[in-house]
Amino acid sequence: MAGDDPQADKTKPVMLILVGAPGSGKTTFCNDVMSADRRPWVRICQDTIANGKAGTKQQCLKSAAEALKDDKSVFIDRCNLEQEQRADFVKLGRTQADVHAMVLNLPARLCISRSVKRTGHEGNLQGGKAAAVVNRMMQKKELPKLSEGFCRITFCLNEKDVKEAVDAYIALGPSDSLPSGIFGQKSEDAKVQLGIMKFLKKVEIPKNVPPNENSQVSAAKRESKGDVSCSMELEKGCNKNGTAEDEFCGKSVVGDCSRDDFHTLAFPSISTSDFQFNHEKASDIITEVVADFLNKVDNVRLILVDLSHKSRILSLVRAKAAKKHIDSNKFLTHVGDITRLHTEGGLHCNVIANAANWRLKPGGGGVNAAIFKAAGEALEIATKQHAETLSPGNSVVIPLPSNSPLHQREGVTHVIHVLGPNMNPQRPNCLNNDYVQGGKVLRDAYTSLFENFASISRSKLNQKIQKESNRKSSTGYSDNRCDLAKDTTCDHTSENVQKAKREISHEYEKNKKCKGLPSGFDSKDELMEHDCVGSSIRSKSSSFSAKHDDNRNESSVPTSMLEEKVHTHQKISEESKRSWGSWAQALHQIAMHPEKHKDVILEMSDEFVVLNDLYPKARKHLLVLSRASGLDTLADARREHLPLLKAMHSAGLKLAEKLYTDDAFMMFRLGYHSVPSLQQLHLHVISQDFDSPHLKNKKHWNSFTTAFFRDSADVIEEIEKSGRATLNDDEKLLLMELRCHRCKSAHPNIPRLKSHIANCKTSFPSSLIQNGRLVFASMKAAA
DNA sequence: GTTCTAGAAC
DNA sequence: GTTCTAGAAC
Repeated sequence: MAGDDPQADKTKPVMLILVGAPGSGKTTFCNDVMSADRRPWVRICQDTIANGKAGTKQQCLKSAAEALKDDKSVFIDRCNLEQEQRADFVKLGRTQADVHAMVLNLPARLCISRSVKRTGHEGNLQGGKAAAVVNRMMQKKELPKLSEGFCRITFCLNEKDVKEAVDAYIALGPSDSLPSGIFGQKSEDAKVQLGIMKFLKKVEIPKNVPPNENSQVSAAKRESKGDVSCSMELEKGCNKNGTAEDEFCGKSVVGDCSRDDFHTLAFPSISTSDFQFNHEKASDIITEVVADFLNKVDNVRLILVDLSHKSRILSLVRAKAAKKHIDSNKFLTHVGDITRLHTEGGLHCNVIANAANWRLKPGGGGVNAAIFKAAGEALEIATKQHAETLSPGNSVVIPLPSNSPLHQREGVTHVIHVLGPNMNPQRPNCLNNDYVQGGKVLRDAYTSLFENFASISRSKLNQKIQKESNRKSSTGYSDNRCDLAKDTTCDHTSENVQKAKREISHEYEKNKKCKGLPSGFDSKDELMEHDCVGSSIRSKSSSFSAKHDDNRNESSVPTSMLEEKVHTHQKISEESKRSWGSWAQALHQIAMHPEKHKDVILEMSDEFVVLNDLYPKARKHLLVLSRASGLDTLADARREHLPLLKAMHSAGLKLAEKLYTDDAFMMFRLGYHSVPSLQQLHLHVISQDFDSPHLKNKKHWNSFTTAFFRDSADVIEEIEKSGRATLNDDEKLLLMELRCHRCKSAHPNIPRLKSHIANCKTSFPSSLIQNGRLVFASMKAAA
């Protein structure tokens, strides 16, 4: 079995892929190492592979595979300057070998002069032609990265470096291995190497290699027995302990994290440091919550980070994660500085968690101080914009502005502040050894953290999906649509449209006959056409009628937004399709005759149109209006409408992204009113600032902030499961007391509420964070 | 959906 | 006296 046979460990071969222009000395390098004859090496050279003549890449791959099968180490002696040229070799090698790169990044001048001088070169690249070829190749050069699947990369910039590298590989006996990481880069890259060396500090200088002043290329031998204190992912990258981990070689976190479709959260252990939470108990909770989360969510990776090799929490978690068979591709531990995961650890973690304090202030030492320091003022400002305090068991996402050093240097796009329970009597709110409560709070903290992370990840994935769907559907769009994806000024455009609409509206408001003007209802003709005087009668009761099944299970009604469960006794309605007042048909008219409303339509497809809400209840408030005939409200939606609902949802997400403005970390919700006032199914895409003069009364507020508002994601899920959406259509919902949608505080009237929400920075309730209900619109800044 | 306004609340 | 709500009309 994997890892059981120490002999097998000893013979694990190396695939060394040389990277360098003609004349850089690749062949010489191979010959020098092979001359020492300390392990069986085979040199695969494309220039000679076909019976001494130039062959194909396939032939090289075949020969390499055969050599590896015989447990021989191989040199891939071809230029390999571009990633694509190396990829197949890496793929082949990493299943059975440690894949290294040797970059002979010598000055082009030197390579050219060697090429020009040489005679009888295998590749027949001689004379004056060489200069042009070398120059061209150098231009296309892509230096190898760990993320390609290498577990070790050595850069040689001059002949001295080459000599040292040769010595390192000469010293590599059959049972030796070289440490993982990047070696030999100068200037800023030196840090990379340092970091790697730091967390691989158990390396030893191998026998037969004299100590070298350039430790970067000094060969080192890793302890062959499980070096638990080493960073797991890199350790695994080249571990010799068996095939299960061999699988992992070259497929390190580094590689996967850098892929667009993979999102990685690095997080410190919460509460186990200064807050003195019992490590044994904490490790149980971490593994439990992690396992649960990873069962639910794909395309994400979690990395628990601690500074010390001696970290007890890391070893406990590692052991428990292994016991629980948590996928080691998705959950890893790492020893290192969470603020230098990329530069020192070679890891790409787009999201990091911070063990914050309740005031969300910098300082205090530990991870919190380090992250605030590394992220600079940008994080402080962004944090203040988002939340002022945090309660234990909660977390809050802060999109990290692109001017933050942590963003620029480490590629971190979001910091999630988390607050766990405090067990330290020296600190505020100590739980006095109450591990029942403490355990709950810690579990909540991790759950909140991971859910927040997932919502970021979802947004990113949605972007991708939308890009695809845009490509597919763009041909179906009308000519007059405003392509938000292309036009960054479109925001203004749509506002202009709206402004124009308001002006039109204003004109008609002068006409006492038509006081109200529904959203998007614009031309005079249209108004007249639809009988402003009112041909149909709408009673109060009919405005709340809905043709949905009243017998649904009330227990399934989500009440997360409510302080108390509201019953539906006051529901009026039911039996027949409601009648719509003339003013209530405006959206319907637009949907049925979009060609007559080109001036308000921002975007159009066969399935829906997008327009600004004429009376926006927030800074950004748009409608994605279904064009399906007969689909008046959410109550009418059935399984057959799922493709439409999903397309509308996707359009809504796209809008949320495009509507991002620099001065606000805008968050959106996408959803439907349980009982809409206007005919024709329409999805609200509304920013959560609710900063608008049009938000005037209790009904406005409650229709967007109570369970009356049905999140699109939930609606889709419910229809998928049960064939219809749950409607929370109790009138009481709209008459409820006015409560802040963030901190849930109650306010006596709308003006007071509005002045409160203008300043409330409390993080959004976790119920909104779940299931992607809250959409982050600042991804553009983060990208 | 909005507007208007009487009268309640402060 | 002023602010705010809620019902009615559209």
